[in-house]
Amino acid sequence: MRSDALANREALLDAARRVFGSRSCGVALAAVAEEAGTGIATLYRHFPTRDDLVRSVVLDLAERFVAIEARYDAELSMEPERAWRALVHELAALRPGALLPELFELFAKEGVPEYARQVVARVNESQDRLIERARAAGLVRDGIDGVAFQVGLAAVTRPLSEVPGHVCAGAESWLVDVYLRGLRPDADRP
Amino acid sequence: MRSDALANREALLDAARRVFGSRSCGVALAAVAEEAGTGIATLYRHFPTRDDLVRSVVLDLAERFVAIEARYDAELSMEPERAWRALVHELAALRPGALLPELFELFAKEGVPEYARQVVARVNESQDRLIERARAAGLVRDGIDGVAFQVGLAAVTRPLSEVPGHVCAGAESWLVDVYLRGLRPDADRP
DNA sequence: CTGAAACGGAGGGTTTCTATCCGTTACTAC
DNA sequence: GTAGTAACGGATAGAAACCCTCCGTTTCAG
Repeated sequence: MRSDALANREALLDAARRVFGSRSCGVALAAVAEEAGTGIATLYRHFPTRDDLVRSVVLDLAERFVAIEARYDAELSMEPERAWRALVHELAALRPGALLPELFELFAKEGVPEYARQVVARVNESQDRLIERARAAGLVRDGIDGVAFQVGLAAVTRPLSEVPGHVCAGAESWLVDVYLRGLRPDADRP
Repeated sequence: MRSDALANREALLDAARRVFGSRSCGVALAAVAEEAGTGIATLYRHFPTRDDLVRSVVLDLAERFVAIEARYDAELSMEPERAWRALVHELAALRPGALLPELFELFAKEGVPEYARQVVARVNESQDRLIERARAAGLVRDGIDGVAFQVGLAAVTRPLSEVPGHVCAGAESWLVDVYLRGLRPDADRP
């Protein structure tokens, strides 16, 4: 693969993650190409259909999730509270909100390649292990599993509106902190 | 106004609140008419432009908010904790998530009638008083005002996706509870 | 019962998005 | 350095979705 082609592919994936995350997965593909600084034809050359692009973005995001979680592995043992907070803020900064429904939708269809299923299985596993550790450290209450955590994270990072130049961007940091507090077990009432 | 016209108007407002809330404010107006069980022409007769409809829905929602808050006025003094939780769940059940951006957007434009501004001012006032009471009862921590509460409530009741028959409807009740916990002051660390 | 107000939905007109084509650019291998 | 080819860009045809009006039919109220 030629070097410029590879760089464009990366730029497109990045742009798609940003645009999908801040507006919606239904935006015009021209907006993605513009954000990436490429022509529309280049987008179609790398991702022939919209599903190809969305699926690639979802998989890319899943791999980033796993990487972030792996990076905090040691710190989670030493300083659980600080690490947990920093970790969740990093996940939130990727703005996965708009992509969660696509995850459900895409993998409900047929023709999903095997390696994609493996990536998703891996992120689920990683997530479950993570929540279990946070629970053990007293940072997450019983009854929250990996999927629930994911849904909640999507809720607080979901774009507020698909209108481009909108006032409220969503995914504000204080909201993530409220979410983190909300996940904790009750100190006063067991 | 003829009785059937009035009934249709109400049905359209109700339908619009449901459809906007569960999908997005950008849905085709035909979907709203269908949900209301009327023809598309009836919708246009009552609400000549999309903005007319959205503005009416927003105002209707604001009035429902004020009404709900008024209804809990006494109970909030007697049983703050239970009342606060029930109240917020009732507000969440109206699924205001998708409408908050529209509120900002519509009232940023010109030509908003005076009575509409009054309704919005009233709901803001009501909201602020409410948060203040919850704060006094130790149910909400410092630093959360009416607008922040509103944004958070929007986040947890926002539709997950604009795709019609989607898996995840959002606004799940457990998420509202997580939000309520997240708003509380820290018991362990002051 | 009669007149007028309201209704329904088909369809034309317009906007928006998709996806391809082909002349131009720029990387790589020799 | 140059030739060959892979990749690029943007204009644009074609398709889809949506808006909103028109007019024949229905329903309310006096």
